[in-house]
Amino acid sequence: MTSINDLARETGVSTATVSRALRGLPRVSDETRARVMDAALRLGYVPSPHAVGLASGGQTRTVAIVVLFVTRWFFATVVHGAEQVLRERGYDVLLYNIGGDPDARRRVLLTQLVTKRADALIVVGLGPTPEEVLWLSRHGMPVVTLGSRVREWPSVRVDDDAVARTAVSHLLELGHRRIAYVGQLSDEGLDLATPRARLEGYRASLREAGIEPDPSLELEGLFTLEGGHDAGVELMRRTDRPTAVFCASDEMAFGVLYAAREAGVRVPEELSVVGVDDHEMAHYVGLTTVRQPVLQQGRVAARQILQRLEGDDRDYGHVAEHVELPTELVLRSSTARPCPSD
Amino acid sequence: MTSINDLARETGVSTATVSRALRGLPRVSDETRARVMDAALRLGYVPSPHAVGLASGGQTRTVAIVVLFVTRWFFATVVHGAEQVLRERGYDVLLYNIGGDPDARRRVLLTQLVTKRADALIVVGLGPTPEEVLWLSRHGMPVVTLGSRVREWPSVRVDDDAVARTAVSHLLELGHRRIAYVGQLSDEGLDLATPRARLEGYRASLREAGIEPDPSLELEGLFTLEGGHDAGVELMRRTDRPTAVFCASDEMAFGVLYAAREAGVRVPEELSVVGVDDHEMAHYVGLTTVRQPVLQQGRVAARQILQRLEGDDRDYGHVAEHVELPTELVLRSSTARPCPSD
DNA sequence: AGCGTCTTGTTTACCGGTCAAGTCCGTGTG
DNA sequence: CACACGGACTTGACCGGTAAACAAGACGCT
Repeated sequence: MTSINDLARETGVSTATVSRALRGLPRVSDETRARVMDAALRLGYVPSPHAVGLASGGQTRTVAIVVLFVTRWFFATVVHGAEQVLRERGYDVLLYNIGGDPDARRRVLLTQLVTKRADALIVVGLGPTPEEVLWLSRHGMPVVTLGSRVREWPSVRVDDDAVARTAVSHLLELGHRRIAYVGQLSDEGLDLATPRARLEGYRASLREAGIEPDPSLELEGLFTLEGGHDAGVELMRRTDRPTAVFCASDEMAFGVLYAAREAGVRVPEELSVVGVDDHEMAHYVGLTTVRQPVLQQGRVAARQILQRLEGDDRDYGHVAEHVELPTELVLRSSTARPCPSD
Repeated sequence: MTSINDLARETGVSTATVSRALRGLPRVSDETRARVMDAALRLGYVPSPHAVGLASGGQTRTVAIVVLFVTRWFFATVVHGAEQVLRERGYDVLLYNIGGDPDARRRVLLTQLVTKRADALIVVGLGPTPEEVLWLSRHGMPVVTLGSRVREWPSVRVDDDAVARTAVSHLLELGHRRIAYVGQLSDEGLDLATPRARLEGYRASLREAGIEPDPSLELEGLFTLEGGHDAGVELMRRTDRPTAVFCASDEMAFGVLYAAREAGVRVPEELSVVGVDDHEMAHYVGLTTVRQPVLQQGRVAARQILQRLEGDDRDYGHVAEHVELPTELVLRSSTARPCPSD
């Protein structure tokens, strides 16, 4: 591989001059610069990012993004949004998919992996533990959380409590009283902020309407189509089937819808279903849902990071420490008044 | 940030000793090693990857993955599979989502971006141009292509021609004669190997059955739900509606199914639909499809790369240069004999 | 006692750039 | 004509590690 020394030899100037010539710095004659540029092109010279990083303050121009499951639509979309903004500004994206494995989480967040390989970190969907906060802060790693919030770091999210309330209120207003919740209840060592907040919002909302939450109506389910389907099957089997279900994500809601169809339960006549996200497919299956701006959350998180890294307000204006983006109930055909016979 | 020098001073040994102590190399007494380890932990020492890379042969322990759209299920799943295998072996993943933008493609593949920031590259879904092959080879970058194939590099893929033939043969055997194709026809500067191969397979398959492909039955559609839906709407409007549709991906097929439902066209009675992928949702919507092992393709690509990088057959055995994974027709309820009335 | 051999370290030379501090040389100036 | 001046380069010191060559004390052996 051709190095800056090869270029220096080739053009007959010193490496320092080559360096300045290529980076467009002053103190280089036009003629020399042209010669250097030409040689660089001819020899296919590419500066070693390692050397550059070492020599100039250890920057990597790389941002790490830690997600739970890239294959979930929400995470993939967030990554897409963040990557767009970051690449535009010359940053690369390191992706860590910890896939619900607490060990992987530890390795990524607490071992050297992340530290120093990236200039900053975007954590998506995990509530960082105090240990993680301490460790990363101590190493001076700028972090933005997406979907959860800790005091120490900027965050981007939607108000998950409000999301749940919006969904449940809608069902209550339609006249439903027996409303189930499908979502992740236990974490198994991961700190998933989102499902917990939505569960709490669901409970609080019911209580405020004078209904005591029924634990048997809170169903465990992974944040996937299959998770939703399994919960749905379980639900359809019940003799005291609820008249409505609030699902913590659209993908789970799809699962419940399929389970209902398989069981011959008509939606929305016999069962109302509400999801969260406004997944691209929600429109087509007619799912009523609480829309959250997913792509935009990724973009905003990237901007927060960039601002922190470059301290540069020119393009983006001031970005608040904790950004809370608006959500919106999207009415479609999966919800209706409960059937009087119920 | 604490450097190896701080550790050396702190423990009273030389930096070389510290280096060897931490990496578990011999020539260090147990006692010294313990002291160094302890100090490293206390001071929160993390070696600078830049320095490590520079000093030891420019390795980054990073593999870049270039995809078209992370948000498409296929790509996200491939990334997931590759990331798993790579992280297991201590490699990080740099993700480039070029999103169908030829400029982005040029920047990523032909500019310094990729060169040197990663030890190797996995290109997903793009047919590399001769220029790209030349450039990357010249820089000694090991590359594996996934979903396309060039002579110069190893590849992992399914036989897209056979995929199309399987799907179309199935429809032909059921008795269909007017079979439409929905997929991407034009590339707009990108070289998308997959859709082209599937289109060719579709045409060839028809010809072999003595049917001349009807260009008006080849519909342009992006590889998304919406793309499929748009094509489906167009198709449903036709007076001479075909009796069957072969979609180049499941997501497009879902779109066609929704369009059919909206138009009141019954599936499979009035319209048979076949997709490709076996998307997680295909099972639930009863889509007949040609299954391809998506996660596995990602995993295999990662292994090919690892073998190339480490020349290490121990764990994985010999991996052929060009791997072609098997596909399989999955029969569900979206296909049937054409209605006699048609 | 003399000598080779381990063990455990230390020295020193890079890796491929960047940056501050010089050097050299042609000019305009007092 | 001596002299400061500024543009175009060169020098040499890092950045934070790694790797090979070299040193020094302990130990066993003849």
